[in-house]
Amino acid sequence: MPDSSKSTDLLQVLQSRSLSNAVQDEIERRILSGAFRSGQRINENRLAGELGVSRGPIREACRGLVEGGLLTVIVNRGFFVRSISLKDAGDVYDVRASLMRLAGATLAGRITQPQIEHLRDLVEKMNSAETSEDFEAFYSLNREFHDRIIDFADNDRLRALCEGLAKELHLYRSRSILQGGGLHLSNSEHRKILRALAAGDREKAANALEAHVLAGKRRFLKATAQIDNEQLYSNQSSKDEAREI
Amino acid sequence: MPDSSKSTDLLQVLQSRSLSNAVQDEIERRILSGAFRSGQRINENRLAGELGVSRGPIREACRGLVEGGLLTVIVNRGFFVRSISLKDAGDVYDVRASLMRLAGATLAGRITQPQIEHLRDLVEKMNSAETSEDFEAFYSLNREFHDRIIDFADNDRLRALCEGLAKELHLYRSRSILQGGGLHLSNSEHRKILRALAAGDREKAANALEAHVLAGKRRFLKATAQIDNEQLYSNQSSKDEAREI
DNA sequence: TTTTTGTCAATTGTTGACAATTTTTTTGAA
DNA sequence: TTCAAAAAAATTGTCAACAATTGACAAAAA
Repeated sequence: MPDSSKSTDLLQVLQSRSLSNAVQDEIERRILSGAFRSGQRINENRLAGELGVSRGPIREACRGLVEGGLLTVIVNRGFFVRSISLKDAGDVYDVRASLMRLAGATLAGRITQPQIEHLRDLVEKMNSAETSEDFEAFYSLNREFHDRIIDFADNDRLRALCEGLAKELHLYRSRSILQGGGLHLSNSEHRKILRALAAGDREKAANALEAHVLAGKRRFLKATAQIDNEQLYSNQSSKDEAREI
Repeated sequence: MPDSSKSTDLLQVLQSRSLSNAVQDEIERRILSGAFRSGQRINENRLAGELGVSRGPIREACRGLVEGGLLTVIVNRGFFVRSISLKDAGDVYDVRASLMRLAGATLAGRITQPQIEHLRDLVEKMNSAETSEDFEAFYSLNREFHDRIIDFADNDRLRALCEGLAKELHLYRSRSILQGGGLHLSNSEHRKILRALAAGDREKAANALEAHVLAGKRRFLKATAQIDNEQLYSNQSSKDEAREI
């Protein structure tokens, strides 16, 4: 092995990822970060210029994202960042709740002691974050808590679908929904989930996880309604939402 | 461009759908019909020649199918029909069961009288098909029964995911699993589902639908084990499974 | 014989060009 | 001025060609 570890890493990355993949990640990143807004058209030429590639990989990446639910395509008009309605967002929450229920039921029947410890550790850290009102940390830990539960359930399809749904939810405007409001409630739910999982109680774990996501749905809907109200009062019309920057 | 019946066919479709879409459907059709076998590589040049298009649309279609779960891609090696393990198939069944549970719970709370009549009609037709041992008709009706329940539940994300999962299941070799075996059982389950839905009992409908899919999973696993046994005895190795025709 | 190296055909990855379509701008008449 | 038709520009859809990579096979070396 003549090369340094760094360069072999790079080589491996370059070999395992095609240009299309890199472009797909970049578009995804821009959508999730808000750089590409909901309803906005992807200008293939411009993006190709910015990224220094031709339109082929761009279009391939977009096809992938269409199937992944982040873009839609209209023939002869192009690719657009998918804009989802409030109902769509609610539907996604329902599906996610259903899948987390499955994760809970599955994991309760096969969880190991180290996994329990791992989850317990996360819950305790969330406790600290809650006390010190560190929302950023709480958000990150919360996400990891759910990801670990899905990972431990060991169902690749479940994992892939949950990942996609999480990204789709970002399509709905109003990021940073988890503003302290339901923090305490949320963590008490986590403890309940952990208890049921540790006890190996499938039914309780399933119900607790499903209820947890549905509670998140209610919090989301409430926060959204509030934002919509504020927008209503500030009289900021959003009729240009479906246009390109 | 030389005119043939094939190219006019394509042209007609071209108004509303792009070439990529048509190609994607064609590849999907070939996979589901068994013309493209599990593990087989998609030869871009050959397929482009057969369909009378260039490689661009072929590759775009393949990117979509990768995200849809029907293909996988290896850089510099090409697109391959995804081959899934028995565990993967089981995982898909579990997810599907979970989603049908959601469909049941949702629909029980909002089902209308005409929808009940529609489902009842399907169940009765399945009864007839069962009596006359018309497996073909039963299979088709069974599929419609499930599709209608998903439609009536009115959750687009749920519908899209279920559709994708159904296609993925076809990736597992051994089509025509529903060989009469569990026919009677299956239909009695349908009646139970219908009763719960008509009564508006969310919990019962959810459980009945989840149990129904899981029973299907057991039937599938049993049939698969049987087929595997037969293959074992007939000593037909499948080492060329991952190769092109 | 076994392993390594070099060559070559086949195939994928990417690009730039052109045709078809849509969007924008301009023009001209009421 | 206002509106609709025509012209121009911008953009997408598709293709064909080129570059890069792979896998197979033969030749050379160990």
